[in-house]
Amino acid sequence: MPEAIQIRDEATETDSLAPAVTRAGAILDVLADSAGEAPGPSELARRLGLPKSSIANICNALAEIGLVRRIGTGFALGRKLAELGGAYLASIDQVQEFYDACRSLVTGSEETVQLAVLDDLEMTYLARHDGRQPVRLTSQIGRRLPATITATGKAALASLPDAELDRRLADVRDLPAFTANSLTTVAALRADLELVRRRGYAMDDEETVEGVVCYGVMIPGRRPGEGPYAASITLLKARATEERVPLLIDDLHRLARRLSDPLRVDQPPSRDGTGPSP
Amino acid sequence: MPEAIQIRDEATETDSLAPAVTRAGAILDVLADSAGEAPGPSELARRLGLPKSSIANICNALAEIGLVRRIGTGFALGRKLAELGGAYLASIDQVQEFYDACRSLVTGSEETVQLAVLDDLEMTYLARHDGRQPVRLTSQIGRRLPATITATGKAALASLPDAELDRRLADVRDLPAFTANSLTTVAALRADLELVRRRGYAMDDEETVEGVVCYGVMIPGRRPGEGPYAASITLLKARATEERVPLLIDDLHRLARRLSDPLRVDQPPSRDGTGPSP
DNA sequence: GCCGCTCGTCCAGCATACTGAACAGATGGC
DNA sequence: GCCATCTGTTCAGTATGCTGGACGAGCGGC
Repeated sequence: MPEAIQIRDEATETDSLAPAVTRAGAILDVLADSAGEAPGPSELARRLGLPKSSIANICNALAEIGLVRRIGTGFALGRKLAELGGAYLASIDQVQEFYDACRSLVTGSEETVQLAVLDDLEMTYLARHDGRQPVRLTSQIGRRLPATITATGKAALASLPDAELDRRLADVRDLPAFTANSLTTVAALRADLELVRRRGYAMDDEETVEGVVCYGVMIPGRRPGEGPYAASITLLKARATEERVPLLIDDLHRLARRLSDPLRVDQPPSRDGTGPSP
Repeated sequence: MPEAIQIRDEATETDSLAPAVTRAGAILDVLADSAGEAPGPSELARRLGLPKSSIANICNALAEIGLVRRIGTGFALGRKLAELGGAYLASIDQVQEFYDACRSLVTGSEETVQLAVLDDLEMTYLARHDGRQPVRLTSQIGRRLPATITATGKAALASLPDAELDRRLADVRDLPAFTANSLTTVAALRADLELVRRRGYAMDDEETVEGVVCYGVMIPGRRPGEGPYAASITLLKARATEERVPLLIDDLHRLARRLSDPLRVDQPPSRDGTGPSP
């Protein structure tokens, strides 16, 4: 099947000064997409359009440091990624406080609350608080979703300066759509972002999953250069009643205030603020 | 301060065929250990005993693929690690089933249950079920702990063939100790492992944290070459009563049976077995 | 405000990691 | 049982990534 040789042009191969590292990143991306496949050097070389022996050398080095593991003759993601991923999450103060803060939310503690960070036009989900609801529709930690159809994403995008927003939307024509409600045009997105700015929170009205709504607020980064964060509450549309939603919005703003700047918020003078416990 | 130049000899620099990748792994390790520091190329070069310009090139490549991010002029772990770490965890069937299985445990669902994988003589924690207990002493996902003082580790070690066990303990003199109860000699460990084999479960009796006990059972890997997994239940020693512990052990064995081989276990004929829900 | 320190970046030359083809083993099909 | 085709691995030659030193910028201090 000669047509299957779809060389992933990998346009960003703008000769880096450490090509082996750049290629290692491409290999990890491919392995992340092909779960349960364990592709070997040949398969990887075909998908990436790179020399086979080069791939083999890099894979062996990756296996030695634990970033990938050998499955028979092929490769899969390795356990050091769990270690480093955990270390990355632990290095973000907002993630640490998120878990404690969620538990003390009045209404929101029963729902699914998530924390994500904006990266270009995508959100990476960093933390999740599982409420009592049996909804299993929440995305796993580390998952990426388009910012344009999620409450977290729209809350984060709305916080950007207009110039920065223009830059990111410059060469974008169609937005990715997951449901019939997904915003598909830049114009519709801009109008929605303006609404977000005015009312102070974002809403995903069945734009990601049918029957599910999300409310989101922005959380600023603490260090310069850190993309804006955002928190959201996810619930079945049937549960989003006129009396519950305002309470959830309040909880989100409370959460955002606490995660924004720990010094400015009322916090217990004691060393530990895990809330009420017997 | 000339004495601070502690070159991390990094003995395993047995010239790999892709040295840039091996060094990238070393850089990630250093960054994982130095949270909130954001060391620059010079600092990294000093700690690793490697040329400064080489480190700078590799760091730039790592930043381009998102494995590290720039903090001012220095570097820290990047958000792609959360993505890849999540993908790694999602690729392990046991992790997926662990979360569902824990919720249906009779007694154990109220306690802290963890899943870990053995790697040489250390355990990497992959998943955690938070019970109702307010104990905050559980380790985060991705954390590594010595196998010799944890219930998960001893359960996993006890499952190894004697020859393999001998190999791993060959050049080990003193075991790492966290508390006064930690096993410190290979002889004491071997005796404990024999006990684990006879009674079918492992116990960490305040060997990791004072006042906290753990019970652990082994969970075999499904694919060849996968290190053994193990599940554990953590609780305050005061809660480990004579009536609760046998129930918890039963739950652990149930959990192990379900995670061992999904085909051999009674499972609902429907597509989804998330247990009782209204 | 000047100096000494250390930072991150740049550049030329050499050693070396990458390339491409040939190799041997495993596998499936007519 | 044989061939065709795949796999992963090996090897020599060369392009090229790595090295060490030099450069300019940014601080902190007697």
